[in-house]
Amino acid sequence: MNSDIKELLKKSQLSVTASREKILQLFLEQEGALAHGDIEKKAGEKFDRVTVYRTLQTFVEKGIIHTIPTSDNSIRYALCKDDCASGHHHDHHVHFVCNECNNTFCLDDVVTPTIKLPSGYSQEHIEVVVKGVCKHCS
Amino acid sequence: MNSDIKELLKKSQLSVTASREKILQLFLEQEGALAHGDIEKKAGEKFDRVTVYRTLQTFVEKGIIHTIPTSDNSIRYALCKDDCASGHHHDHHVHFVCNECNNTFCLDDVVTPTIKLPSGYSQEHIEVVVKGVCKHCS
DNA sequence: AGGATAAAAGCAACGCTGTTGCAAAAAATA
DNA sequence: TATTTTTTGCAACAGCGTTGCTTTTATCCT
Repeated sequence: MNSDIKELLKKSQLSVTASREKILQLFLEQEGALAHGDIEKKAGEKFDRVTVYRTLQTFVEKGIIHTIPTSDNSIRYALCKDDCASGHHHDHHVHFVCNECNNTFCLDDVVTPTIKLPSGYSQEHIEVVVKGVCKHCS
Repeated sequence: MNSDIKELLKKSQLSVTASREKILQLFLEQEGALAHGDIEKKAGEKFDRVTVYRTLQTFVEKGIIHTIPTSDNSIRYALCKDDCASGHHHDHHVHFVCNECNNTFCLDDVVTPTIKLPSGYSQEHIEVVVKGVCKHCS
């Protein structure tokens, strides 16, 4: 399983380091999304704040994780599916935020709908965030 | 026109002060949404940062404005329509972010679609943010 | 209109988040 | 293993948003 992590890093043309392995492992273990603060806590103060920031940045650039917009000024990150290539994110799925446990999930099977825009507006990307109660809390 | 602003404040059970009048006026003049930073700049350094923060907070609580989620950790605010009551926001419209001018608009006529969620998930609120090019930039 | 009371503004200070430059350490390459 | 390249950790900094407290302003009442 650890070799899977190393493989994924190499496939993304990244050198294999302790912090990258650890952070990637956290994402693989976690069902929902993670904010920067969560990662710092879960990593157990082993890594510098700056390292975590830079690692997340790198992962986003390489298409390993993607960001999820929130209303409360805290960016959350989640693993990308296989069809996410470097620079081209295809995470056209709906994100779900649970009001009970406050976790964020990627609903990979729920595709973002098509929106009919007023004339003059062109659509390039669409973000859908649904709030409610998740299956674990209901 | 100034009396309109005073009326709106009174209707929301807020005392009429210079900063509230000024900030509300900025929203009425502006077509798109405003971030905290925009307001500080446009207000012309007349008001303390803290006052702006507290005023925005108050306006959100009273249902005068609503927040728009973004991917870049900068909360934006826009005027609510008349059917927004205190605590109960009914801004079920789509938000649009222009990649050219970087403005955010409320597409009041575009209602958020219905999403079919997996079993176990219950939907309470839905946020849709479309990115592309707005009518002014195309 | 003027004084009492309640609310908001301004100020100072603080904590948190995210960034940058640079030196030390670790990983890749050969 | 030695060399080069990348990454890490450290220190410092800027910006955002918050809190406590005092002063100022708005509202209310007679």
